[in-house]
Amino acid sequence: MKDIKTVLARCPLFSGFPEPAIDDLEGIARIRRFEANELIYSKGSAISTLNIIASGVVRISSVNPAGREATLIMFSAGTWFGDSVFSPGMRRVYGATAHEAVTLIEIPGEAFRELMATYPEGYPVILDMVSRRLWAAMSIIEDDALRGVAARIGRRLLFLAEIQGNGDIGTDPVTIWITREHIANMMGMTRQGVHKWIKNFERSGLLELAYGRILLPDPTALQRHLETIE
Amino acid sequence: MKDIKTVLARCPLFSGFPEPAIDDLEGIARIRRFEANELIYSKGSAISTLNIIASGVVRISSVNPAGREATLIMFSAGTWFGDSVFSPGMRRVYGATAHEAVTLIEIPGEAFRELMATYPEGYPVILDMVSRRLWAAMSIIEDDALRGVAARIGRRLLFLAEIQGNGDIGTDPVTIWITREHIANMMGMTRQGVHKWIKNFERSGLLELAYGRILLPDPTALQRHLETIE
DNA sequence: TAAGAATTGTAAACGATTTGACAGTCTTCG
DNA sequence: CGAAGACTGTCAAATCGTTTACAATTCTTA
Repeated sequence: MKDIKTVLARCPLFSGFPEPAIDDLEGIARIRRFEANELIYSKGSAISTLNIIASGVVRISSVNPAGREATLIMFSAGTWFGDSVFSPGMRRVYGATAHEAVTLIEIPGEAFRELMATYPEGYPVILDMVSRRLWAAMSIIEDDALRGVAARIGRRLLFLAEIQGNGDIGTDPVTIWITREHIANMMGMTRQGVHKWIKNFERSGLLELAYGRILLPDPTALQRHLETIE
Repeated sequence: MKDIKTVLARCPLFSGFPEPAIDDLEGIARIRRFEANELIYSKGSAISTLNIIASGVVRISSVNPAGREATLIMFSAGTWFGDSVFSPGMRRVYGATAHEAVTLIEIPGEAFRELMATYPEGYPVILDMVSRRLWAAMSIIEDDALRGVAARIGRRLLFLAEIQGNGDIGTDPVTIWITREHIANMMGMTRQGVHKWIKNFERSGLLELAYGRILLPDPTALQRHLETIE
């Protein structure tokens, strides 16, 4: 693994901080490793840290009273999660689980808030990033409200491709490592319901299905297709 | 209407700013009034302002390619909207419409960003507020993924009650001014589909239906009821 | 490599929501 | 005050997703 400082320096969240701030960050950070499907923290936990993903993929999820779990969003290397650090005293709003094995850089909430106060020039970028997360969430609400099932599933797949691929979506093939069951849980549907639609996508040549993963040979083709349907 | 400074001073978003910052804010702010259903700004607009609601209710919405409009969220007096100001150069991500007649205090984006840089002690509160918005959005995604239709509608009604009532939900009656059609559009359902469920709530005495509005005699009763269903 | 666990494919029956069509009710505005 | 417009209640048919059940496939690990 690359050293902590390299990972921190490349994380967009910190791009507003001057170099000495990154050094300070390194000083308070701690590396932790989790195996696939290992719990990172659970909803309601009082310990709050900001986490930078050095490698791997993380699931953010919630559990309903009946015990059914839903994945709300996923994050991959280079991004961050644990935004309850921005609200002092706040408990974990959602749980986090390693989707694949992950290496995290953990930054204690209180120390991070002090660091921000010391280097206020870092705030604008952080505010920008949190805002963008907010729009990403709103965009999912938007999809649920005014798009058909096919478009919803397709857009969620592109979303996952963006996360698990190398940043932006292009014409390069991307493999999404996720089970159909997981997709169903993310969307409030059943595995069989999801199956019908992605099978259609496969028949159109927009994706290829395999055990535990979905391959998008050309993500932009799916993207274009979604614009033609409701 | 109360004067600008009083409204600004009471807006939680600015509670981290020192008094002189509020004075500066007042200097760059401008009052605007909109009638019910009047467009405040549309999605994609390049002009970006932070808006504080002095009175009235605002709808944030999006339109799909087929022309169908969905209300994503609503805001009322004392709160703010227009978070694209936190990302310099960003166009409006969603449109805003006056739900009831509103009086807004408009703060130009660029000037506001300069103000934040001048008084960095205001950042932590702003970051906290944006984070909370993010969780509110996630909580809607969560509802869609793991709750039944009845619970989803009920929770959305409580959400609207919180917005249109006086802050927090209590045992005091709250009148929600919204049409069933609007609720349906918010939830990706049809008017008839919503009808069936809220009629059930009415039969249980949890709410009263009227023309263009829904009365919650005791919001906490509805809240408790929602915990007993899936 | 063989067994077992996890994941996926498939289909019919069932249940629930949307569609489409009208009539009735409430408001507002000339 | 009366008419137009907006909103609401209802119903049957059609559509769509879930449920239920079982078989087949792929992966993991002993």
